[in-house]
Amino acid sequence: MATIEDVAKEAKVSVATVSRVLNNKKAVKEETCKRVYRAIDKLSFEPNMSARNLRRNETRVILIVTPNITNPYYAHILAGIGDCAQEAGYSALIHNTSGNEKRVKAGLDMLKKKRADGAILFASNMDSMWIKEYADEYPIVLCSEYPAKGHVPRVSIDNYKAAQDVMEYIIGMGHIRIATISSSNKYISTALRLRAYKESLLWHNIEVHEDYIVYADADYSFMSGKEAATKILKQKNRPTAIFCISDTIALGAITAAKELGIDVPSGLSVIGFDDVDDTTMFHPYITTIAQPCYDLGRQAFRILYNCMNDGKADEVTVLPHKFIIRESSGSI
Amino acid sequence: MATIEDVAKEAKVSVATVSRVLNNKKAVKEETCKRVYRAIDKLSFEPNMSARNLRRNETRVILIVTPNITNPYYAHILAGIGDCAQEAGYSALIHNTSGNEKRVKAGLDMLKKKRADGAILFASNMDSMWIKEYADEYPIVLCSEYPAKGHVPRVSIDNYKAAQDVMEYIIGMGHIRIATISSSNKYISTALRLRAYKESLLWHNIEVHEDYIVYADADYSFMSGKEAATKILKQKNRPTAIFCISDTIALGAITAAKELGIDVPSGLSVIGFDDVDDTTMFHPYITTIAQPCYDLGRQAFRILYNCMNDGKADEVTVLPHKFIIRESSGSI
DNA sequence: GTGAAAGCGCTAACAC
DNA sequence: GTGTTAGCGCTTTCAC
Repeated sequence: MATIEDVAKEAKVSVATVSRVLNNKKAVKEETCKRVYRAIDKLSFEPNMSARNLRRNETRVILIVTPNITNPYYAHILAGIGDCAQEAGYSALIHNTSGNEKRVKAGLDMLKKKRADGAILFASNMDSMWIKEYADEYPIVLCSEYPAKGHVPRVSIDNYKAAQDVMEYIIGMGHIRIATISSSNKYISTALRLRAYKESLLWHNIEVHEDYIVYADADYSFMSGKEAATKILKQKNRPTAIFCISDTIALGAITAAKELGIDVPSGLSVIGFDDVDDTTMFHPYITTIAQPCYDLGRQAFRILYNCMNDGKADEVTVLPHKFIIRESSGSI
Repeated sequence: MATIEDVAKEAKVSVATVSRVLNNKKAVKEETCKRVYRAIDKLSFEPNMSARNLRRNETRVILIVTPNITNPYYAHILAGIGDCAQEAGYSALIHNTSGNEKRVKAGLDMLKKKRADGAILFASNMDSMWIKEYADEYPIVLCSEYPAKGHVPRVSIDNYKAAQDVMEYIIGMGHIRIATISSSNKYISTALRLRAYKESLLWHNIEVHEDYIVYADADYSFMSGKEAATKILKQKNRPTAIFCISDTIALGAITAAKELGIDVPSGLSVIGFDDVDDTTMFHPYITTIAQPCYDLGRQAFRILYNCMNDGKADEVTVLPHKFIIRESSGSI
């Protein structure tokens, strides 16, 4: 493995000059420059990143802390981060936590160890106030989820507004008996959507019926969605619409309805959220809120980049969602 | 940020001793050891990885080169690699290529730059012989796909045998008119499965009918599967079984059949491959070959680990697949 | 059992 | 425009 010194010797210049060429400093004569490049090619030299990082005190690596890459929602965001990072000359270190808070902290310790310059965190709980401490010391950006208090740079959609859009639509279609399938996790998105559900109902003078609020798995599984929907639909005074916290849950709800002999949408409207799972593979295509996942990822990186370089440390970006009406919903 | 020197001062020992403690070298008196630990805690010191890496000439980072994290098949393998790597004290750098060969090479240059100690490659084409050159110089493991010639350490299932299992089953169920939806990519898995399709037919004295071989997208999209199946099913002498190269394609084929009024499985048997996509969300549940994705990932890391440490450089691991008969197939 | 010191490969301040 | 040199923070001989 050739070093900068080998290149210097080969090109008959000093290491400083090679370094200058490597870093595109202008103060090098064209002629010298060429000689250096020739030497670099000949030895097929590549700068040693550990040495450069040590000297520069940076790594050009960002850390992504995620509970589960297997989740397509995260995967799409990751794609956005990855592309954007690559364009900016950064690499992405993936740290899987399986939702374990200790492993989240272990991941963030990589910042201390200088394994990465900054981090993007997925899936933080509403009550994870300790994140603030890390964020005060290192560049950290929260993606989609964030603690209820304490300003940490972040990017997400407006979950309240999105859920409100859904509710306005459902109510506007004449539905009165409206249920929701929420989740037993501790995400702020969950809390916000549920709050919008309740407040929209109240706003329209529709009573909030506790039997109409059911909780699925923390990870939005198809089966738990199906079970939750079954529970809802077996009530004597069953609802005519269900607002689901995710598409997979909505898929489960539609399946449950089918098994109970209820037609969607004529007998039941089902609305999903995210638009990442197979919303348009099978009929009825699902009415849902589309999140700009890829862009969420790009913005997350952009904000992190600013934190790492300018030191701006309190940016909050809210990206627009899109309400897509398809086949699984209709008027009563 | 505290350095090893700060710790040394605080503990009133030399940096060498701190280093010894850090690396669990036994030659340190218990008493001294404790003092050092106390100093480390007090200063909340974490060793600087760039410095350590430079000195040790290693990074404890592995590189994962993938065309697309969004693909659940890769995502599951990635989960296996990630978990296994974390257990062994390694971090995973993800490098997305979007299938672009230049970006694959750019990724592998990170090995030269000492950004990572070794790499796991996904989705290499059958004809990418250049991989061998890299593999001769750096620890590289191929996952699932590999060049047709040249020994590079790798892990995969036996695609030929798996496809053969499927064909034996289909033929055993009495089917004669059997079609296949292959793909227009250059993967060895594709070639092997297609070869097994043809040779199984031949073996049973069934003529290979070119109209029964149709090619879907390189990335196995649902739509291209549906289109391919439609083309197959509109033939006058249409087949009674279709062997699909992926589950998503199989899902497309089932949808196509439904639209043409053909019942699955009574009018048409459909078999998939991979068992990662939604094979059991909707009826008919799909008969398919299950790949041990997570384990593929774990093994890939294990092999890479050996390459990086022992230098064993030609391990080929073949993991068992599982043929799962569900609802989308039956006797004629 | 512990310390002094060399050096991993690079960048950047300073000299010329 | 180019060279000399001092470190970045760590590990690892080699002394003692």
